[in-house]
Amino acid sequence: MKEDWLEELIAATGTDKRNERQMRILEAAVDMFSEKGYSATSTSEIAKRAGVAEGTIFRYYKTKKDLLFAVVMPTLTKFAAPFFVQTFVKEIFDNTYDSYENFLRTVIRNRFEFARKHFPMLKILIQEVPFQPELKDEIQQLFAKEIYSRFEKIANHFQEQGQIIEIPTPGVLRFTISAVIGLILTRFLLLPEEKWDDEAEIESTVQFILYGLTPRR
Amino acid sequence: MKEDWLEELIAATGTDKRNERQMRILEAAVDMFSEKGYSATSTSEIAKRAGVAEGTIFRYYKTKKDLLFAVVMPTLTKFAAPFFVQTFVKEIFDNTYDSYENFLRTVIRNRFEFARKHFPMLKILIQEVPFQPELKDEIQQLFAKEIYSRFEKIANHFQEQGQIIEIPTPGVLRFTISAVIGLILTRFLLLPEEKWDDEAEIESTVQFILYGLTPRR
Amino acid sequence: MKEDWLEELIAATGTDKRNERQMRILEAAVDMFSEKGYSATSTSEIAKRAGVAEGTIFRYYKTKKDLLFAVVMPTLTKFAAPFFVQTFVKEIFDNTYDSYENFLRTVIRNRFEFARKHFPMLKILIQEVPFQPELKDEIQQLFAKEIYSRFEKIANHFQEQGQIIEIPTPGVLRFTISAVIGLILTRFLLLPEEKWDDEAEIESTVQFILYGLTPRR
Amino acid sequence: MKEDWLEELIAATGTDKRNERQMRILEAAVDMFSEKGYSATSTSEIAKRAGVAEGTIFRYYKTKKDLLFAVVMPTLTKFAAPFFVQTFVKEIFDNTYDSYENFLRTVIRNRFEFARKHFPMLKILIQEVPFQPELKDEIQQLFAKEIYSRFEKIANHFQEQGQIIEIPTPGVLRFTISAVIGLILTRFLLLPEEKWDDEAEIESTVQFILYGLTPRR
DNA sequence: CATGAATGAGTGTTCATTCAT
DNA sequence: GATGAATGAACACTCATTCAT
Repeated sequence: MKEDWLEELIAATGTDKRNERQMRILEAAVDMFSEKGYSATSTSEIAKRAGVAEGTIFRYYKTKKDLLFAVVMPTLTKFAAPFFVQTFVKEIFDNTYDSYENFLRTVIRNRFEFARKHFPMLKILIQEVPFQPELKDEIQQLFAKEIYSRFEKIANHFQEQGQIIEIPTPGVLRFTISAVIGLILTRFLLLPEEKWDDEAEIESTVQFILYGLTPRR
Repeated sequence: MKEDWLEELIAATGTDKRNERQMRILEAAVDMFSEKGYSATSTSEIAKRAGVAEGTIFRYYKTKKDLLFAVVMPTLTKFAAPFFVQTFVKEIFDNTYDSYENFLRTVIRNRFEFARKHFPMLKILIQEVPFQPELKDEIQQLFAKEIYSRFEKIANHFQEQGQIIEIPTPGVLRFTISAVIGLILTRFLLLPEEKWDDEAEIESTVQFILYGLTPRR
Repeated sequence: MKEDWLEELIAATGTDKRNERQMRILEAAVDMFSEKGYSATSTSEIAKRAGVAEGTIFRYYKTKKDLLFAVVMPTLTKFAAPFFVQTFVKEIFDNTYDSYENFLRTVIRNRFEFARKHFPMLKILIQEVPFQPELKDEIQQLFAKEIYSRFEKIANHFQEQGQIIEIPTPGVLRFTISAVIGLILTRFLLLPEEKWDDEAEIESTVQFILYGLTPRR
Repeated sequence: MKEDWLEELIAATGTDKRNERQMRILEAAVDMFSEKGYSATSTSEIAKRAGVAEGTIFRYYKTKKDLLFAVVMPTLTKFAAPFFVQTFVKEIFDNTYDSYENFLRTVIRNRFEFARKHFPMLKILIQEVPFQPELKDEIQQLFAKEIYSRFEKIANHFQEQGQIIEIPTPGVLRFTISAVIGLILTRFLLLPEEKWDDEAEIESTVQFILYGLTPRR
């Protein structure tokens, strides 16, 4: 059960053909890239860990970089997925989320769990974005096209309701994301061995963002 | 003037002896590490860019990793330096900072300018922390010993005054830092080519943190 | 025919799979090590002489030292092999060797031919023993376990018969070996270009040892 | 001037003009060459051990090989020295040595002590002779010119007296030297940690050679 | 004279990639 | 398809030697 995200990953690539070898390669690549970084990981290590011949990797992925993208792109899409779902936006206007607070809480909880599950991949993503322009472009496009516009609608909705302060959407988004990423990195990367009360941390983060965005008296 | 941080760097290493070659090596290393990442940069590239023989690098730095640390450690110290200064803390109690707002504004402005000046090095630092345990340890120690305790005093001071909410200091610190790092990374890494009104962004970040930490009614 | 020992060597390693490349590497290594010494020979020279890529060497032998041992160990075993054979000892008591003289003559002739055939390897062995503790250990073990005890039996046998003097076995062994090695080194290393009557030299060496060990009147 | 070790040699025989630095270098070189072998020793190691700058070595010895010869040649000469001395030969005919036995005992004792004292250098010599043609030539010349002819006289003298067998001088020389070298290498190189009764070993070696060379009945 | 910084060719070893099997 | 042997360029690092100080 613990590796079922892999199945999702492969499913997401379009080829639902469950190729066991391919899966093992991707799995091994995620482990190694996450542990040592992309450049510092050799294809022979990945092959060994995957239990396949080195040549097999290059049958599926022409270059090492292709493998990196194959590993990373599906997760990227999945990470943004909730925002794609039409219902997601609809629910807000349908008063499923009657408040920005509820919206925040739901999204943060959701993304926090996503991070817990996919942290190795998230780590790869964060590490490699600055060095892989295609990755950066992909992310920026994803953000600009899919996430930003939806978030804007939501933000404007609550701004009109007077629930959150009237600052430009990029600011709202940045503050929100910074706080969430700050939580996630502290929790899973910087101090993973500390004892955490995740619910409490999420709640306090929600409150911090909420008050930070509260209209000033 | 644009590279004067380098002089600082070398001064910080203790060798005030201006060794031009050493400087060129460090400069080249920062450039390349920042551009391609530590693992993906070869010592021959650094040598070429520095205009020295490859052997010369190893005269000054026994291993490539030593070079990384030589590049990164002084900046780490400098980054934490403001917090070391006694007067820094004193000023707060002497009402130099009569409010958390003023304190926040001063610190953020200061660190923002530091980031602008040292961004390449900051990038290296962020990239390599997850793969260099010694680096992570150094940072954690620096935090635990030098920064956290001072910040705690300040936070408690303003908590007693009722200016900021009574939540555990680590939370206060994390929210503050997350917002600042979020600003810095967005500004210099993710969207550096955008037109930015830095003053306004800093101010809005200050306000966000401030309200986020305001005691709830 | 001149390089048939190589086949033996590889056969001795257990892999009877005739790998042509591996053979060429070993052949080249023996040539170079023998000619220039282990330290003074570079893996690139070996690769060039073997007609393979340098990387190929390291596919078969993880390190240069591994290659040295791969070259040297089988010969070591072969060198001691005659002493392992049970019949060797038996024959003496079965009066196949009715005298120490006959025994000496047989062994010296035998080892002399071995030396002629394997001299490059013998040279490597002699050169590297002082610098490779593992090699020295291996040889000492081989001596202690396999050679010494058998020789002791033989020596004691002829001592009891009054054919050779009653001095401690190590002495008998040392005198014998010194004379043989002295012959071999003079013949093949120091003055190889001289005209030699090998049979006569062997015979005179046999006689020298024999009389040197004759009981004193 | 590829033969400047000659200067060294001459200096050694005449006024010991070598300054302290030069001596420290030679001493360090002997230590290191003996310990790790010539090729495996770096000039920087020698410099460090000698407590001088690396450049200083090259002021005295143009190349590393020159240093090797400077280290080794004087010892070579010294080793052969006893044979140069006229009185050495004279004494034999003057009945100072009334027997080959006494002659043998004196020489072996003498060379044994020399070996004990200079063993590191002897080791270097033995190791490097096969790879340094100049060294081999020098030794062969030394042998041919200085040692062989004197030894021949002595050998013939005792052959005429009927004390030793009438075989060609090279054989007599080889048997004698083999036994002595065999003793020395076993004693100082192969089993140096064993407990040795040096006097007894020398004596038994003398007897072995003596009887080995005794005229056959 | 002595130094040690500087060099660039060379070291042993690893790498991503290819390709015959 | 899958393999793993083979490659040679690249890697981090060391070397003997030079030369300005």
